[in-house]
Amino acid sequence: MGKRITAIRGMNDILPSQSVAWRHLEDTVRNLLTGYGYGEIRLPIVEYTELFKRSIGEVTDIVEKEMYTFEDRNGESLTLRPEGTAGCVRAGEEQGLLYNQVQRLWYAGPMFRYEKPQKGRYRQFHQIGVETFGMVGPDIDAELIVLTAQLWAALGISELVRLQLNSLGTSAERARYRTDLVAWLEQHREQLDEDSQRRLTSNPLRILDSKDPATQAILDQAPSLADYLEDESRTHFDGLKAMLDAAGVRYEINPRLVRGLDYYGKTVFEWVTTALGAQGTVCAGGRYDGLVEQLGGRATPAVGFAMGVERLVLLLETCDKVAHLNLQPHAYFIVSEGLEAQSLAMAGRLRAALPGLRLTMHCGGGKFKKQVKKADESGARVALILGENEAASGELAIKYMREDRPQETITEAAVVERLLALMQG
RNA sequence: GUGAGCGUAGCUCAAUCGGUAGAGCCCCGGAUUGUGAUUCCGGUGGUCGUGGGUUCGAUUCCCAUCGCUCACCCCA
Repeated sequence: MGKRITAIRGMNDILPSQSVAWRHLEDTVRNLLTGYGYGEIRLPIVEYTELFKRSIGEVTDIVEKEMYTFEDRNGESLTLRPEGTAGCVRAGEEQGLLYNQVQRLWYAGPMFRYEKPQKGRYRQFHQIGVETFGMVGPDIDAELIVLTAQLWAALGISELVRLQLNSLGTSAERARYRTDLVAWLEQHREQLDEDSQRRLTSNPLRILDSKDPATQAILDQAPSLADYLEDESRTHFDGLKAMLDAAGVRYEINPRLVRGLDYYGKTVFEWVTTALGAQGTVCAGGRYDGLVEQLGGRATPAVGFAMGVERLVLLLETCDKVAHLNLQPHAYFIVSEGLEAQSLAMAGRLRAALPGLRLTMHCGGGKFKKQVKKADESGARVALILGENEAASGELAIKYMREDRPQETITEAAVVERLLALMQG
């Protein structure tokens, strides 16, 4: 007996019972984005490794230890995308979508990071990403956030998520702040947790979102990034806040919110929940005005965000927002031995007459009683019965499984009428 | 990468202070040969995660290993 082949660690099968929720989420997002004038872009899952190194940042954890990188047959280093923005920018630039233009794009699909799996964190996970290009003002930042807020409302999870907001300023402002922050933290180096001490040289801003209480206590006294923002950054941030206020979107300013990818500047935001354990960020993004240029294009302002599909599905499940999604068949066709061909032909006519009809054929034989039970278990509203009696009279029996209503034996045309009424009700 | 908890039937879980395992659900058949509740009867199904050690004997004790889960970390 051969060794059993399993799925790769952290890469999950999405079963039919779960995919209903996935589709509900995807459909809702797609409709919303279409309504806002966003176009879907479909991107490769594999890109040159260099793309991610140059965009995400060489010293980030993602690039340093989480990428699925391999050589293809001619020796080039390729990487399974760990996030979507880099590929989207690459495509936009390569296809001439960005120069002197305004773009609103979205994409969906799997991302890959070599991390230890836990709740809400997987090695293959799925994001729906939204990226916009060519717009400098805070109005587009606000549009993106309002759009997400509306999405939570549409999904019925508004009360489970909170919006955290911050401005990282320009890279010059951040650089000045970084210097002062490091100088200040150096004085308290001993009290910092181990990871934060290491970040003092590699990525000091990430110290801000350390979970270590001692480190946080020290940060309470540390210089604040907000004080380093100059007019333009501050005006941008104030403008965004004013628009969110006007739109009725509630937010919390979190001066410690930094984000893990290097390309962010000015606006950053995160929608977080406490309902999911340690992985509480459900949607996050920000402005990355420098990235396009950094990847070789003309300087182009850009803002975007990505949401984690698994996490949102978990949220939908925890608050039971998916139970009502009804994909059960309208009808279950009970077939008698010897009448299979006739039944199939009739089912075909019903399907043709009723687009959208969900009709399950009973296949594989079995006793009448068993088939009725299967019809019940399928969740079908009615069972259609073609047995010898019905076949003899050229009719079909319709049995109502969910309501107190007598079974009828009627013509095929009448069955179409009944099913139509049922589908519309 | 670090830590903790857990791996027994398809699923959810028992049990054995070491004497080779049991229930519920599911599935199949019957009571009920064309009508889904419930009930009753019967049946299928386990290399007790894997490898090694101790032992007359290991699912049980020990070691290792793999897997899962959660947390650290990281992030969607």
